[in-house]
Amino acid sequence: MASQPPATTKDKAETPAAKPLRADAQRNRDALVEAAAVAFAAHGVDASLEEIARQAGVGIGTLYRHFPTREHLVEVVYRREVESLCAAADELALHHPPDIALEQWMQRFVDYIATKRGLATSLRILLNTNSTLFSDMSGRVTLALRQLIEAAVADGSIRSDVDASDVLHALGGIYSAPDTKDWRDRSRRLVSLLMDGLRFGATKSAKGGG
Amino acid sequence: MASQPPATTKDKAETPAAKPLRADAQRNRDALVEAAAVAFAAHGVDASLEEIARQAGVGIGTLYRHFPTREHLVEVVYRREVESLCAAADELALHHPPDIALEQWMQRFVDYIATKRGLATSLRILLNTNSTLFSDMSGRVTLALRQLIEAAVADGSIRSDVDASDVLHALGGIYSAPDTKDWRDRSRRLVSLLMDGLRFGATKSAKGGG
DNA sequence: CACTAAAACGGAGGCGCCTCCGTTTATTAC
DNA sequence: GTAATAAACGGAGGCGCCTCCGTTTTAGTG
Repeated sequence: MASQPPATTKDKAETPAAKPLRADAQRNRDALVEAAAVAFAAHGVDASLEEIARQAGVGIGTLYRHFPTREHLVEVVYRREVESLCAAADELALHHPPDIALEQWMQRFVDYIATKRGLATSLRILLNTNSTLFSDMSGRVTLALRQLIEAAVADGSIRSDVDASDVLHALGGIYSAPDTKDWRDRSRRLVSLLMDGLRFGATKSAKGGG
Repeated sequence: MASQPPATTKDKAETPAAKPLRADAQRNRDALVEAAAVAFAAHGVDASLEEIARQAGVGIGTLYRHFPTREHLVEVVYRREVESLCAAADELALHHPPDIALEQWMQRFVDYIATKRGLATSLRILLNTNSTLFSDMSGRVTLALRQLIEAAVADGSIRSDVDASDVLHALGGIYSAPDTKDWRDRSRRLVSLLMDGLRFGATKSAKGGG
């Protein structure tokens, strides 16, 4: 392990209130992250940083000041996207019955993974390098998933003997079986299948069809 | 794949089905490998390819024609060096008593590893990617080592209940314990210690004794 | 020897990476 | 409001990567 920089004025607590960024700086930073998200989705993690800066309407120097390495930028984008995936859970829970919310969220999860498949290798490396990132993110996903599941269980629309990590584990199969043309379809079928399994033996035998 | 150039008058035993390189091409290729060896030793595997070409007195285009990727070049250099390490075994065997030859070879092995330590991570990646390379190279090293050992055993200067892979395994400890200032010294001591162990219980108890 | 086709050369050019530093801007103090 | 100061900006510049293609060299043939 490399030696940590000793805690000086800058104490690395979790993100909140770390440092009050100057208004313009914050604006530029946001624009960079946004542009990076688009670029990474379009061209993979090797997208040109200069193009990202250009797209964000800032100089390349600004990009490098905010994100000293490509990996920093990738990590922030990745975190943001996981965050938004999790936020979608709340959103769905508000507008749908619990089991439907759960199913739709899982489909969304598939979509999310789909956009990331190309980057799998690079992400793998990043996640290995930065093990905090992985546990961090899978923790969050588990949390979001748990709420959906608990609601559905409480509602009686799915069986009660499963928990978030079970389902996440089942979804894990999506990572595998790489690169086939019909990956997307198979994954969606997997989710449907999983849902059927979850509904089987539920106290309330509802058909959530559609 | 297009059809291979038919094996005609010149079939090289060493390189199967390789094409006879034009004289100037061969010359340039050799110069490149030589320059690359120097550069990699001096600046690590990230050494500038343009600088290597410059040093070899050829254009960058020539470098890329011979070695389409950096990894190709690294691999060739690595192979060459292992080759020369193995060749040293024969050389030493000719000019020294078997046990001395063995000991000196092991010291040389240490020196060889020493130059490679900085590159450890990059090499690790390369060796993982290209698994043939690793088994290939460790096979060769084992072979060289075996000859030294068998000669020493036959000569009675070391004990007879060890073989090449035992010793190689013992030397394996050299890879570990990274980065200390006294790494080199400790490694050399490890070799001496190992030699003592090998001499212990030999039929011929001391040099000059018989 | 001259001639030719194939092989090899080499470097310009286009792009991306990253650093450095003079200029601009937000914030704070008065 | 103005001034002072720290923070942030941005892009030129230097270097490296890699490709592409016009030029040169070699090996073969009569």
